[in-house]
Amino acid sequence: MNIKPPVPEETSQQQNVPIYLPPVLFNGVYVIGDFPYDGRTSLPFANAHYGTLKGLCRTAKLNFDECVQTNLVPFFPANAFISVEQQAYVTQSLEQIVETFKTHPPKAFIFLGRQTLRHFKRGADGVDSERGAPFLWQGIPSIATFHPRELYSQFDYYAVVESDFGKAARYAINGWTEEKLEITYAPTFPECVRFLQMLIERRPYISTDWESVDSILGKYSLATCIGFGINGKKAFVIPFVREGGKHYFSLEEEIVIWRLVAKALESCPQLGHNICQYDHWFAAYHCKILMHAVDDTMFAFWEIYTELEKSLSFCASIHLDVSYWKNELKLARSGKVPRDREFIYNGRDNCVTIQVAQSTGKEIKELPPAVRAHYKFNIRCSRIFQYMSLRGCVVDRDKLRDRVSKLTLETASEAKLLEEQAGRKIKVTSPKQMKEWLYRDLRLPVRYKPVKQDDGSIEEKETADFLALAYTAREYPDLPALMTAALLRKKIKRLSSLNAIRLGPNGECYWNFNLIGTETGRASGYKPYCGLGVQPQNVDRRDRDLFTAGYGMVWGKCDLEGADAWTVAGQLSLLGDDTMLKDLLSGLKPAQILSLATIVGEEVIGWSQEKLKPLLKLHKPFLKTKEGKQIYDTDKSVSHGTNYMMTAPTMHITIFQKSKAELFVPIKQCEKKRLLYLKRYPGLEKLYAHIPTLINSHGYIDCPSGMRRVFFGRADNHRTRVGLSLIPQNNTAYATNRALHNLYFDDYNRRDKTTSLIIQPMNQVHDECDLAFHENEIERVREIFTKATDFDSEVWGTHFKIPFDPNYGPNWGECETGIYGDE
DNA sequence: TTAGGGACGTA
DNA sequence: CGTACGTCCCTAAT
Repeated sequence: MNIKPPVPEETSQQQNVPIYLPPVLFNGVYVIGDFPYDGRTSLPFANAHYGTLKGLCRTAKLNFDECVQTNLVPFFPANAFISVEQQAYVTQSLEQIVETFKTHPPKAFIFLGRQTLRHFKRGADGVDSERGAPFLWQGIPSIATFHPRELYSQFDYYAVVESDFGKAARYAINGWTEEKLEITYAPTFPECVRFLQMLIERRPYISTDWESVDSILGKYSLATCIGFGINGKKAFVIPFVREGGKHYFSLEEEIVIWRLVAKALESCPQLGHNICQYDHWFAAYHCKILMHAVDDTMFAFWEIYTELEKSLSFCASIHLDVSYWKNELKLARSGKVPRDREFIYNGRDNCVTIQVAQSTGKEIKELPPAVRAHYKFNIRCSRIFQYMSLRGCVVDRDKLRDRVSKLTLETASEAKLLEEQAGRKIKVTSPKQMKEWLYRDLRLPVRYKPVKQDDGSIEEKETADFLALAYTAREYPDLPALMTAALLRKKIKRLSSLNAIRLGPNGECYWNFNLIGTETGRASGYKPYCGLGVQPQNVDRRDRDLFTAGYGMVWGKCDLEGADAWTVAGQLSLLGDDTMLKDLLSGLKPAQILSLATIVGEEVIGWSQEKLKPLLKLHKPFLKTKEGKQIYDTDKSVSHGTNYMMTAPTMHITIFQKSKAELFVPIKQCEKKRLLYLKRYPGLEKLYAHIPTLINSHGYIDCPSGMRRVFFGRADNHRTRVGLSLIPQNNTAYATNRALHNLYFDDYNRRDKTTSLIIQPMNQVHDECDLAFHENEIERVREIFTKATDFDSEVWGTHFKIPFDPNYGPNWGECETGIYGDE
């Protein structure tokens, strides 16, 4: 059921004081909101809102009681929305604010809330985009930010709003004026030549930025300009288009310019925002230019605050005092402002990037040296990911066609079967139709699932997902249609993923990555910008056999073995429990020990490694039987889940779900196993307690890679789980990237120590490296791989070496030959 | 035509 | 109340 919070009644204006004037001292700051807390308050800001603002002001060294306080509307409007009819109140309020200037001359304004900014800044993009960017209202410096009401549901922004208040306090004392930038955006041909030749000769450290548009002719992009930032105030932009889409230069001129641009981009060390990924890819893919990108403000900003937004305007809103400029590009392209405003915009981007770099650089220097080391490491790693993006792989088109037709036939016949079993047609891909069929037509008991809301709360929602169907099918064995529908929908999803694959003429398949795409330090994968390829990290296992290395090479699939478990073992060691580490060092996987306890008896859970080793050898063949495999799968889920504080009911659910409803392990049994696991590794419960202590004492966790995760969310139970998964995820990603790093940068993997790679990286899937090499070079590959993976990991003072399990074969899905030979 | 959600794939 | 992601389809709003 959907229970909405009671909406306070709309009240008359007279009940509220529309404006609060500080009785004695006035600090020059006006705090202006949209409307008051509720209908009963007699002050512009009351109760929790007052408390939050008081705190925000205190951090900014302001006394909230010394601020002028008011709202646009003096009462709580219906539906918490200021309607057009209420515009009169807003006008009145604005007049009153200006009137107050006489007694209380303003030095800075703070505007609070999503409904407020547009009344003070014409054509504003909204607080989500423009918060933290200073502007003038009535000639006075102003900052828009979120309202305490909005902070309540988006608590992550608290620190950001704090920063905004800090800015306003600063402007109230020092004032604010926009820094003038010196941007050359309409250069002549000789000016361009002279500028580019200067870059080529002196090779200065500059910022660069492309602007591009998608071509209407197909899936490729065209550069509209390229800009060069000389310093934080000066930029030079070379435009390629004029009003109406015509070329800016003549063909002959443009050819000269492009040659010089290529040379400059390949020689000058460059800085940019996401330059190491987007610009570098754009230049390489479309222009065959390999940019010499050495610093990236997006990487640097992420290194300081992994949880925050990464856009340049957001970085600027935190670090700088520049006004909002991101709407300029849209305006220039839609024709609302002259076309060349796009080039000014680009020049501004370049200057701001340099300013952000200076500011983030300073901030990183104040952090432990490991943070900067990780930044540098990631900058280097970005080249590998760019290499993998450009290399891609080759999909076996014939096999793909066969797979698609096979699945098409299967889905058609299963759909027919479903129609017979259900006695009607059901579109399984429509959640709406599915729910209607289950809960209205068949009147089956409605199933719910918890869905996370934006504010972090959880709402139970009606669902017809696989789990709901599978549980219902268990309860109603006379309704075979349920399981048919559930499996059919999965198959259709798989088929449509395959149908969505677009490839190059010879099956070329590409992918893109964002090395800093997550809050934990993992990379995220995307379908490529060029459209030809797939998201590399969520390809269905059963279809991985379609992907080949191409060019006569074999596919090498190299997994880290139990990387998460090794990391958890390191954490437990510091907390005085080294059992997991000893188990792993003896070749005993925690899940295997749980299985032995199931097979032999609970008492073995306390046994030493020496006693368990022969026992495992004895029972290993059984664990490979169907019955044994079910036990082992269960124990893998329990051990993995318990590491991350999962509860027994969820383990039961995931086991049921993962096995496609074939493995139903009662909750009680999961709980028994969970407790058994905790009995062997008592340090885990210490870890559950230690993680929140760690976060609460500093507000952050430093990871093995050097990455620092600052926590902005509420200090709730959820945070503990986030913290528990953080270090294993981070360390696994780090180890995988280190292997790729060694392969890419060390001489032993280069022919003649120059350009050509012997083992070519193709893909990374969190704890898996995918590599291409020639099978006839397997001995050399073995040597190289041994060297590349020979490094120590360190977690909380414990050192260990995570083993790799390297295999190869004709394609991604069939890597069954050990690189070191079998066994 | 586009955004948001539901469902489902990966680690 | 494991965590971290991206993509496909459908639906409702524009």
